Amino acid sequence: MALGKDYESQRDCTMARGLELVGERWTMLILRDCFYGVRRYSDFFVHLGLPRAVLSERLANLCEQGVLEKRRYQDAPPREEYVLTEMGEAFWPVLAALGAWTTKFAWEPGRRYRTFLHDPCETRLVAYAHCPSCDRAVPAAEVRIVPGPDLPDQPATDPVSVALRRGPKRLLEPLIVTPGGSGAR
Amino acid sequence: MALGKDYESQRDCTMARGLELVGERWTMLILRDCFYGVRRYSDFFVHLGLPRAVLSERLANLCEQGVLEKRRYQDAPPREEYVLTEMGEAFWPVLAALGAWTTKFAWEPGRRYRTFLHDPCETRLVAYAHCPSCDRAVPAAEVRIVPGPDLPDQPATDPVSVALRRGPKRLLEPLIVTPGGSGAR
DNA sequence: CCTGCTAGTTCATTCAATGAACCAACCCGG
DNA sequence: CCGGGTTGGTTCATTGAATGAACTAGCAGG
Repeated sequence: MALGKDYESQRDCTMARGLELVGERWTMLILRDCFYGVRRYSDFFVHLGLPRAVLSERLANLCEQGVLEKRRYQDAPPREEYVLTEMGEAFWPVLAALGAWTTKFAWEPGRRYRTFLHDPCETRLVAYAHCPSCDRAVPAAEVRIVPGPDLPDQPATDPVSVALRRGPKRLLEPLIVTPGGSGAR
Repeated sequence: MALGKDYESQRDCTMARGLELVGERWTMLILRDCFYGVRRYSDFFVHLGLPRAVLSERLANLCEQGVLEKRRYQDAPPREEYVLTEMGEAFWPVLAALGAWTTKFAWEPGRRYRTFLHDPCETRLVAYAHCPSCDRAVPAAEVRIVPGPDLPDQPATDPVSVALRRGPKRLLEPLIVTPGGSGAR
C-alpha cells in the first residue's frame, strides 16, 4: 500500500485517525484546491495533474467521510461540483500550519510561492496550537499527553504503547521504554 | 508511486512543498512519535509496526531535510537516537491541528484516544490560523491568496494556475476558470 | 449528424510498501 | 573464547497502489 490509508496499529491516536482520512497521496492537495475555490472535476484534474482514477477515488472518499459534498449545480447539461462541508472548512488550520511551517523552514528560493495574508490587515498568517483558557500559543513542551480511557478491549501491548499509558507525561520528554518489564537505557 | 514524495506540478505552493517533506506514508506518524518522546530505531519499529526498510528510509530522509538529527548517545555499545531539530519541533502546530480536527469531526467511539492538554491549566488544545497583527484566529474566508512573485521561468499554464495568478482573491471564493480565454460556467 | 465538453471508467505498466529473512557490531555471562 | 541477546540496520521476493493512456457516456449547440 502506498500511502495507503489505514494505520491499524495506531488506533489510540487522533492524528493517525486523521491521516486515515486525509493522509493519502494527493488528498490534502485536493483539499487545498477546494480552499482555492476549485470545485469541478476537470479543474482539479488539470491543476493537479494526477491520474483521473486517483482523483475519482479520492473525491468519492472525501464525500463519504463528510469532508466534501458533491452537488449538482446545473441540470442541463448535468454538472456536479465538490464543495467543502463544515468539516472540510475546519481543516483550514492544518493546511495553514503546514504552509507556515514550510514557509519558515523549507522555503526554496526561485519559486513563485503563493502567500496567505489576513485580508483586512494584510498580515502574514502564522499557526499555533492554542490554549483557550490561557489564550496563548502552546509549545509542544507544555503539552501533557493523557492516555485514553480504559476500555474492555485489549490495549496495545508493545513497550512504547505501554510506556505511554503510564503517564502523565509531557510531549518531547524522552520516553522511558522498558522492554519486558526491566529498566532500559 | 504510493504517496510518493514529489509533487512536481505544484511548485507554487508551500503546502505541496511541505508534503514533499513529510507527506509520505508513515512520516508524520514518525514525527508524532518523536513528540511522544520516542527516539530509538527499535522503539519506532515496535510502536509503528512498519517495515524496517521504510523506517530506515524515512528517518534518513527526515535527517537529510533537517527535521530530525541523528546522534550517538552512547559509545559502548554504539547507540543512536533521533531527535527533533528546531525545524522538527516547529512542526507541532500541524500535528496539533490535525489531532484537533479529528477529535472534533472524526472521533470514533470505542477507541482509547489519547488527548492533549495544556499542562499548567489542563485545558484541551485547539489550533488556529492566527493573525499576529489582529491577534485573533483567522477563518479561511478572511484569507487573501497572493500570487507568488514574477520570475524569469515559465509559470504554470493550466487554466487554474492562470486564474489563481489573476488575484486578488480570498480562499473559498469560487474560482472562475476560463478554459482557453473565454468565460466558463 | 457531427463536434466538443464534462465527468468519469478501464486497464496494462511501474514503482513503492510489505514482511520475512538475514547480517554485523557489540556486550555480557560462563 | 564461546554462545546468546540487543540494537540497528540491509536485502529481497511479493503485493498492491499510482501512473498514464485509451476509451465511454451524456448532453448541448450548430
